[in-house]
Amino acid sequence: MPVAVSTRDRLVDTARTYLDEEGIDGIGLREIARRAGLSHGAPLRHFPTLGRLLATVAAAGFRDLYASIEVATSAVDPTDPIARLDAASFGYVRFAASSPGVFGLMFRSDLCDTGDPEYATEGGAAFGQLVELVVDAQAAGFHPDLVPAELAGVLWSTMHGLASLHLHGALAPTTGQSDLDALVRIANRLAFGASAFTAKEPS
Amino acid sequence: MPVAVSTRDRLVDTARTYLDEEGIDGIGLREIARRAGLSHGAPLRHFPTLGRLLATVAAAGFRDLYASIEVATSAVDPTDPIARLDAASFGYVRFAASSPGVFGLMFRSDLCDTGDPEYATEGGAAFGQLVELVVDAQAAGFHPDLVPAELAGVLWSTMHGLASLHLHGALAPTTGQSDLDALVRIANRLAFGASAFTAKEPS
DNA sequence: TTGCCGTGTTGACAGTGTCTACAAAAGAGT
DNA sequence: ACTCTTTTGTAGACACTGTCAACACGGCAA
Repeated sequence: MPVAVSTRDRLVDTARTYLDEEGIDGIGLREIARRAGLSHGAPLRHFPTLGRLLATVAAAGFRDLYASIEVATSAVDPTDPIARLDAASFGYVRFAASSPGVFGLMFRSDLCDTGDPEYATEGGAAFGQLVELVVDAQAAGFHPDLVPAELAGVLWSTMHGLASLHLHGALAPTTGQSDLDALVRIANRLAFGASAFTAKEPS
Repeated sequence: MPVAVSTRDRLVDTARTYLDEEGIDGIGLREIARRAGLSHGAPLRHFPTLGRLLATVAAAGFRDLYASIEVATSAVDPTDPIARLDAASFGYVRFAASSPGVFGLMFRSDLCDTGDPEYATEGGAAFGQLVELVVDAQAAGFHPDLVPAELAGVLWSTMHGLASLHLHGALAPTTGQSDLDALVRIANRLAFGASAFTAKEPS
């Protein structure tokens, strides 16, 4: 939780905490201004539109997602690229579970102005991080014939789908307590093979 | 496209065509009423709230999704459960691609009243259809040790993630023309590859 | 006929995002 | 120190939204 120095940063931070406390439903320009102790029109002095404000929040979310994956992968053997991909999966869903509001916002193109350059940059950086992990795994013999970006897109989609459906509540009937980590283990077993390694996520 | 007989059905049908023509952004009670040639308050005579109207639309979407998977699976060898699962994947993303607006609505709990019994029923039916396919595959040696609903949840998540990110535009950089079918093929290769079987698949 | 009830319309209310006009404060240049 | 300009914030308006209450009309049963 960064200390907000400028009013602009404080608005972004106010939106972030609102999203993770109250969810995405009641988000709005006037609500953010209210929580920041400003008049209803003040945010438009720092962002041309609500969509740009939320795109800035989403861009910060992509940075957090990047960091979550970085933390997860750096905790395993750096010479085992499959183990790093496995850890990255847990880093992905763990970010989604810990920041459900921001995660939900990041892929809502009706709320975020996806034309925002910062949004595109940070989103691309997070995806590029996954592509690098995939390239390393391919060098170790993991589906080396596939296009790295396509393989990364599939792996990303799996984690994204798990996180999205979990937050939507659609996966609740599958397991009693809706254990997301267990489903990630299954997904990784399908993707990386049962005997490639012993799936063990960092605590 | 079904012929609308009652005003209630016409409202649902109006919302459906709006979603697939204009997208999900401008959907609203008054807009639906306008397109149906009614006053702005008329829809509330047939649905207690907008969320219930959209939940009814989403329930119809789940029925279409079910039908799309049914069509896809019935076109392949009924004695090959893996081929049926493979076909079901294409049926899933094909529905999402052909009805992007309704598909996007179906998983938007801020728009749909997910407490609607019809919504829950139809959504559960679509998922149950996938579970049945998974059970058959497990009987043929495909990860027979896993809980069917969990395995189905993972497979569903993969297709859901692919369809969602594709519609969001996030997968565009992976392939030039954003070929969704190619990504599904990769996903199925990961999930249904030879290493996934305890019993050997006839080649 | 007399009611009643389902359906539709109209007008209101609170809420939203965005725009414009206005005010105050903070610097920059002389 | 005095202007001039830019930034930052406020207040009010506008068009829009979902929802509700009041009213009107048509069909139908008693």
